[in-house]
Amino acid sequence: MLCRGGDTVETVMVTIQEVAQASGASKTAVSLVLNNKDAKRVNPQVAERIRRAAEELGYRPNSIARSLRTKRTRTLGFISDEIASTPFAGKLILGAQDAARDLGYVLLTINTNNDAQIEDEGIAALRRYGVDGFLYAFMYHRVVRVPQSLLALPTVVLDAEDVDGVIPGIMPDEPHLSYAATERLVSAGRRRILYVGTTAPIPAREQRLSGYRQAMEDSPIGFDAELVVDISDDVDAFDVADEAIRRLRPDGIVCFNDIRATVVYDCMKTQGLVVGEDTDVIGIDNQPFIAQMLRPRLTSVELPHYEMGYWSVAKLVSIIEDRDPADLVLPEQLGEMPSLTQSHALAYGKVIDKQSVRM
Amino acid sequence: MLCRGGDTVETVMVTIQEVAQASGASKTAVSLVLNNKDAKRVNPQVAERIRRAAEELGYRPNSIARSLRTKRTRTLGFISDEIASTPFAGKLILGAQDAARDLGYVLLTINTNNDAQIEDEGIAALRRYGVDGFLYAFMYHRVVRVPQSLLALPTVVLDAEDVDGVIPGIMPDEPHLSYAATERLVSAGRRRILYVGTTAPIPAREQRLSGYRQAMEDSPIGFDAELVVDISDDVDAFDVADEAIRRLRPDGIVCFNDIRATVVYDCMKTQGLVVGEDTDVIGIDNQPFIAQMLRPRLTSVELPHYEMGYWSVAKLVSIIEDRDPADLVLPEQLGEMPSLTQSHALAYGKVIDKQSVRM
DNA sequence: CTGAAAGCGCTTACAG
DNA sequence: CTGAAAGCGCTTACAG
Repeated sequence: MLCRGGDTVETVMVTIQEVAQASGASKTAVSLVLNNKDAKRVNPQVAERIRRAAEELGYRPNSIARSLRTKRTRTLGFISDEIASTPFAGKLILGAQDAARDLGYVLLTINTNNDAQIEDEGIAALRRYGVDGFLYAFMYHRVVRVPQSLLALPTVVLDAEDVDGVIPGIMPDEPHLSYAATERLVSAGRRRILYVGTTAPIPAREQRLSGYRQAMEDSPIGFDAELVVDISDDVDAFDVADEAIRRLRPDGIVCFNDIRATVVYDCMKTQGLVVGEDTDVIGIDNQPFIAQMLRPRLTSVELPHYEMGYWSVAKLVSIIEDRDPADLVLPEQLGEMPSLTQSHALAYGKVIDKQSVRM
Repeated sequence: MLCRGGDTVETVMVTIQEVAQASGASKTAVSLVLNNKDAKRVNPQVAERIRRAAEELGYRPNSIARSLRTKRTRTLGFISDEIASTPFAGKLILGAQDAARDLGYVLLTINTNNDAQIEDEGIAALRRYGVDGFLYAFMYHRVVRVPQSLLALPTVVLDAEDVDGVIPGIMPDEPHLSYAATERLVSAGRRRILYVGTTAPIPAREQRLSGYRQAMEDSPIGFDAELVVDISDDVDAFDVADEAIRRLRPDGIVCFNDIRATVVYDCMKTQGLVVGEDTDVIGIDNQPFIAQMLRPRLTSVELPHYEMGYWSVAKLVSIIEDRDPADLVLPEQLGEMPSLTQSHALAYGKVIDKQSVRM
């Protein structure tokens, strides 16, 4: 009766009813045993018979039936604004997926493409499917308004912050990123450290500038507002950066992100300056292609995107199951986890040394 | 009774039973009407009452209950090997998600990270959740063995091909990509066209070479095996490419992919050659960062990743619902769709002109 | 045209 | 310790 080897394709699912018959027990007993709730409730010998029968028949619980009864699906809705335009998105999702798997959940993913109607319909669909909670994820740190329709269920905001500050979320510690970058240049002995910021109206704009400022103030050098220049994402911003570098003659440059570092590299080449010799340059993001392809390779501050994805699911599950996040066993390699018991967790960045900053 | 505005949070789901009571009809009638199966079965006036009651109560069908009964979940398992390492992955997923939404499905996504055990457990989990079919997706064209455990359900392979050639799939038309690239150089007037290939043991290796060969043979120039050189992904492959360019003095270079184009750019710069003047260079992939950041910008052949994701879901749904793929209404902008009625659909690439090939 | 009833595969009071 | 029974919210023969 028992097929050896696992190669057989079980087209049809074995039910609890069949296990009950095969083991001569009741469905109740089978359910109890297979859910490990049989202590003091089912005769150990019967339990053993049930376990063997389940094993032999290849019984797998039907999640649908269980969910209909328990009102819990062990399913999480992952709503993201876009996933194709940055390399970070993939890591965020990957971390979330891994956490879901480790915690016994599965992710239902939808992409809104920043379209409110698609978002509304997507959320409605996910609710019909009975998700236990929502991840509301963004591809870069933004201030967002969480849709009303999410509020009926536990929700965690990922790589964004709720405009009202009430929905828990995980986001980068922006000042920490630029502080780390600046400190790296200070400890490399640089004195005239230029900050190349952004004109984009996003939280990172002010927060990264403040991290730079704090690091300078904490150093013997002090902060000098002269050494701050904002440029846009537009490549034509070359001129602004070019002029600033000619005029200010920095020996170190902290870039708002890696994209800006590419502009800075261009400027320096044009001016006959050598990155890592005449002037050190450091970025933020450690984007694989950029940091790898620039010569010399760009030293940059890396954000823990995978970890943020992982933590966000851990946080959400702790809310859903009303458990202390500390009790969820998380992989140790996840490193310095922000305290998930707090509503808002901040993720630190780490300097990845390449060759654009002297050791 | 009726709340105006959609701002209210319905914490609890309205059931068919409540709609039946509110409208004074039976659950049967409600179900029939709400599923548009009431023609000739329910009095139109009753149907109207039911519809109004459902509307007012904000009734949303419970997918779980429906699935338990119908054995269909309108859920698709999306199994991918990795999603964080290439920019294409996101587009594949995005296309799949959009198609799922358009066709009334939702995606359960898992990532195997190329780990067989994770894959097995993931598949088992998805089956317990009752997915109607599987997408087995890869981040670059590979020959794969489809796990036995998938075979019980409709399955479509995405950006890969089944080693036995029996599971339907969607993959790039590799020869077409390199043919298009080569033809672009030929029509730009180049005569000594070098092919910089790869040493990696992947299907694209031979197939792209054959596309180049065919294009050369179809041209007045003819194919010359001398003009083919393979280099690895390793950046140290610089030397191989450098030597070949010095020796062969090509006036055009077809690169296996954009990564190799970056090496070619480096070689040319070292040799004092100007891309787009001394020698035209064309890549394959049109990777956002590479094609944008190289100077001059890299002309490259772009693969329709978003479309492949979309088509794969359309194909899968057509199998699940036993419908002619042609009946699934697909967005027109999806362009030249490969025939989804065939088992294996091949996706073409398109030359995206930048500045590295003369017009 | 209509609706009571069965049943999908589970879990869980409840009565023994 | 045990198991019959109810019920989760649907769909769908079936009998009227």
